Amino acid sequence: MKHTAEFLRERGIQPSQQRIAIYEALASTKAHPSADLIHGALAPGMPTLSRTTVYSTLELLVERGLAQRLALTGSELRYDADVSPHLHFRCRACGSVSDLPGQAPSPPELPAGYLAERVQLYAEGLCPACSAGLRS
Amino acid sequence: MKHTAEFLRERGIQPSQQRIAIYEALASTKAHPSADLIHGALAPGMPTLSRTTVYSTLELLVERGLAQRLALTGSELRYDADVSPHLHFRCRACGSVSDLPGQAPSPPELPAGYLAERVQLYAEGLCPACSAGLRS
DNA sequence: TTAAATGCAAATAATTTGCAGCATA
DNA sequence: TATGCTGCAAATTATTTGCATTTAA
Repeated sequence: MKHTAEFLRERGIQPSQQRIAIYEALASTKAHPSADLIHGALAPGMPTLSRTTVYSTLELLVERGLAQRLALTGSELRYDADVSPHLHFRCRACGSVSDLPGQAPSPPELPAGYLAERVQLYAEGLCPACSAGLRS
Repeated sequence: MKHTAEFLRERGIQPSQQRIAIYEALASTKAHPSADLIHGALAPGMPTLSRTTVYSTLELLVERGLAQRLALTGSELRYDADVSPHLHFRCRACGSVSDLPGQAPSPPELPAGYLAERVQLYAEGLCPACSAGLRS
């Protein structure tokens, strides 16, 4: 898409076919996908796309402020193209990660000397679908 | 230590030599160590202690509410024997994780249907030592 | 004596690295 | 043409699993 190419170029990222596809895949979902999920989603249409490229592109997006990286489990990184401060909820039953509506947390006062570059708040528990399942 | 043994037993954990040592190692540090770090710290005095035991004991402590698990980077889990709600700060330069003084943020209002079991807030940036280093 | 805890080794999963080929400014 | 992007394969790191042995109620 022409639009995405410009968008990337404006932020100092050389737009390649792969980078455009990866950014669009990330931006068009609310699922907070991992690198592997994005690779799996794009692979059918881009058979030669390598995981390496997906990993490095996602890191590049984070560096340039176009995505945020979420470390919610110890075992995989998830990404979100929505970089506005907002809350995440991870369901321990189904593993889904969702955005929570409502206001972002007020960043806490930090003691002198600390330079916070980003603040993340997340809650873990059961999502509506899974907690409903338990009751039935 | 006799004291720790009782403490564990009261929470339904069979106190073994290994479990006592692991819990004491975790409780006596503010470093938010990973399983491997704890293993490394105890290994000199307990040459047969296996990583497997450290991993499973830490998970047991989390289940029983005696420790919390921190997923701050995508690549490793860190543990904290302080289970009171408090803030964590991770320095992106030196990788250290520290507790932040001050009260934890009030848990946000969750939409109906969500059952939050734990809420974590953490900030990432530069710690006092590392930000001082940049200035000099 | 019997169930639970431990420890070794091998397996797994996500991610990173080295390097050669390719594409594009 | 020269720089940077891509992709394969191999390496690395944290963690988990299978299973036999040991420990302790």
